[in-house]
Amino acid sequence: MLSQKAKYAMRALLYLARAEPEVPVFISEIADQQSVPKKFLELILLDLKRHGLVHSQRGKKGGYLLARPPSQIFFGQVIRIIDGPLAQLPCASRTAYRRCDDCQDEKTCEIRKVLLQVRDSTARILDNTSLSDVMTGRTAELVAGAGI
Amino acid sequence: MLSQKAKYAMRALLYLARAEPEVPVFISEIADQQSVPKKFLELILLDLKRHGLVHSQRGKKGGYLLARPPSQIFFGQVIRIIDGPLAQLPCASRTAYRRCDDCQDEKTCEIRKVLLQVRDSTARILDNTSLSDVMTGRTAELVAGAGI
DNA sequence: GTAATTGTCTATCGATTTAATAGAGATTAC
DNA sequence: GTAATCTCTATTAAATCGATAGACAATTAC
Repeated sequence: MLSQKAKYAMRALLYLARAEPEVPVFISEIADQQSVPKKFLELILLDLKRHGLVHSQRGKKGGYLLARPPSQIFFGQVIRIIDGPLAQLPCASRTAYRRCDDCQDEKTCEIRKVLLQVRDSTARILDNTSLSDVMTGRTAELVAGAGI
Repeated sequence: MLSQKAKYAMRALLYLARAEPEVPVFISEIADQQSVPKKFLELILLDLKRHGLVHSQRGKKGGYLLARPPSQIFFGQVIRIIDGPLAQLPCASRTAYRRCDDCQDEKTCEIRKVLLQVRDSTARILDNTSLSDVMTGRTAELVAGAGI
């Protein structure tokens, strides 16, 4: 399940992507417009900032802006930052692999094999879909059709 | 994330799939062999039984057996029974659709669009991979390559 | 028919995670 | 220096997860 937090993060980033470039946007504005609890959104944006997706400015004319063009911010990145690895099991993750505690033999584990496929097909979509892709209706399905 | 419970369920079903057909297997045997807490496994098997994946027999010669051939039991079914819908959001589910509480306009929701694709590619794998598929090394990747 | 063995069912528990809130602190514009 | 903003740490209430306990029901063996 995608967490509420990740949903809020995506909504905030999409809001910033539609805003005028280079002009900081208040947290309170995003919170109001996207119906996200302001205090909660503060934590989320801070997290995104620490991971380099957004920049911030303090003080009276402060606010947040995207750190890169919307075409360079992908669903996969955002979800990994907020919710962790895309894989359904630690042992099926490629960016944050961790052995299962109770796994008898990883080499032959059928569950892992299947979930690796699921993680790969999920990542193929989420890591190839940017903010601008969804804003312009360019879906990863088209991308996939193009031969990725 | 796949729950521990769903992992146990898959392990139990794979164990039954390898056992001699038509002969009931004790819960305690599965629990011992697969290192699953017995009391916990009872609940899981009961759940699988209620959904028609396994049969059970009470009394001294009791135990559990598969209700259908291993080629007719799919990962997707099992995971849905234990963990719920495959989709990452209720509004992106096809078997258990539910509107998001805080969704402004579902028709234009970019998050939903992307997660629908993720759910479809996930379901394509999990609903086409059976117990016997993974036991014989026939992966859904091969299936996909075959043109599904 | 009764004891032993197995599955069935309901309730509960402790730990963790999730979504959110509170409030003090740091920075900037004016 | 004051008002507005972002920053940071702590806390909370509710839900979920993994597991356990114990009474009950069915079947078999003797």
